[in-house]
Amino acid sequence: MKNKSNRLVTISQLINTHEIHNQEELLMLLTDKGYACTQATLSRDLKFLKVVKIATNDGKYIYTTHVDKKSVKIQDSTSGFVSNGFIGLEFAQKLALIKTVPGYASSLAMVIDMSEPYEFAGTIAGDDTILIIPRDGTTESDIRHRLVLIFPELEDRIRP
Amino acid sequence: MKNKSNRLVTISQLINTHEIHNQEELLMLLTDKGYACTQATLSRDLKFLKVVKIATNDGKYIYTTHVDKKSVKIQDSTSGFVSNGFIGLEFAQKLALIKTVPGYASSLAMVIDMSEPYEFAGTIAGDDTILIIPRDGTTESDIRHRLVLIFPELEDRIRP
DNA sequence: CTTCATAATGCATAAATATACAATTAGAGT
DNA sequence: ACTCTAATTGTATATTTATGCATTATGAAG
Repeated sequence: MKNKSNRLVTISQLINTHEIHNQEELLMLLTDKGYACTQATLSRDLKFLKVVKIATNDGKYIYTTHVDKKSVKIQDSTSGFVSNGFIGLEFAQKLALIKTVPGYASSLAMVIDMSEPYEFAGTIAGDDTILIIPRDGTTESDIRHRLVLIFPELEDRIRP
Repeated sequence: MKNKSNRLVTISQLINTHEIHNQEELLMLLTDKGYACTQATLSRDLKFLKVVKIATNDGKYIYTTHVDKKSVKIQDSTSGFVSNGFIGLEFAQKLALIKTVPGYASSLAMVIDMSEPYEFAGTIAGDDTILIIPRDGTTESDIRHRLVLIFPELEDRIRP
């Protein structure tokens, strides 16, 4: 149709400027802007634009545009091996510290980072120590749980 | 359930290593791995993990993890600046964390250190994370302000 | 202008996904 | 152990999204 590309541009703009929860909402906004189409067309448009629907922190879903993750893909089968360097877990000042055999910290930290644990705002690895900065509100128990998930074989040494 | 977090980790891994077109497919893969649940649970898990379904170039949809646009845009227009590599700023436990593209943390941290910012007691750089330890009494706003002074071109991404 | 090919769209419906509700379970505290 | 609370899950279903098919529109070529 004559309007298609205009509509696509408008859809992009609407998505960048509004919290749109479903295609029906988008349809109404488009109608307000003078575009007439059906939900079926929107579905196709969103497919074309590679728009995605993502959960928000307040329990809803909104549409947004997507950027590919540039992630280093490393096989997780190594995690059992890497955890060999683990020595111990300690807590201080609301931070968690993992002691490792010298040289093992960065590889262990990488395994942790790869799982992108929600509870950790970030990790910093030295040579034989990993510093884990938990997100505010995260408890020691939360941290131990998360680490057990990543290194099941270390459960005994992570659990209090 | 004891299995939930394990399942979440497994789901993440499956999504990173397989082309999964719908929740039913994911369900089968999980079943193969020994997890038993229903589509309803998967829907909730994917919501929790902020997994998105995105159109592929061959006309299908696959699940993938999402990275926010703001976090990834590394424009060529900033390539002349040392701030290249900056991904995002976060606060946790009274500390500031700067996420960078892997390998960029130390050079960025060096720029920060060179300006000897009074508000920072010190910085520690890993591979893709810089930890900033603020002096006592420094607020989040102070930190943002200082960082804008050091990296004016990142103002938009440093300001809350 | 007519014909053909292609693209765009709507309709109806299939397919996929989300969720209200109830039941169950895990943990924390006593 | 017992109680309480919050978390987890399945069932059934509502909601949302995708698409097969038919129709219409667009544009190119004769």
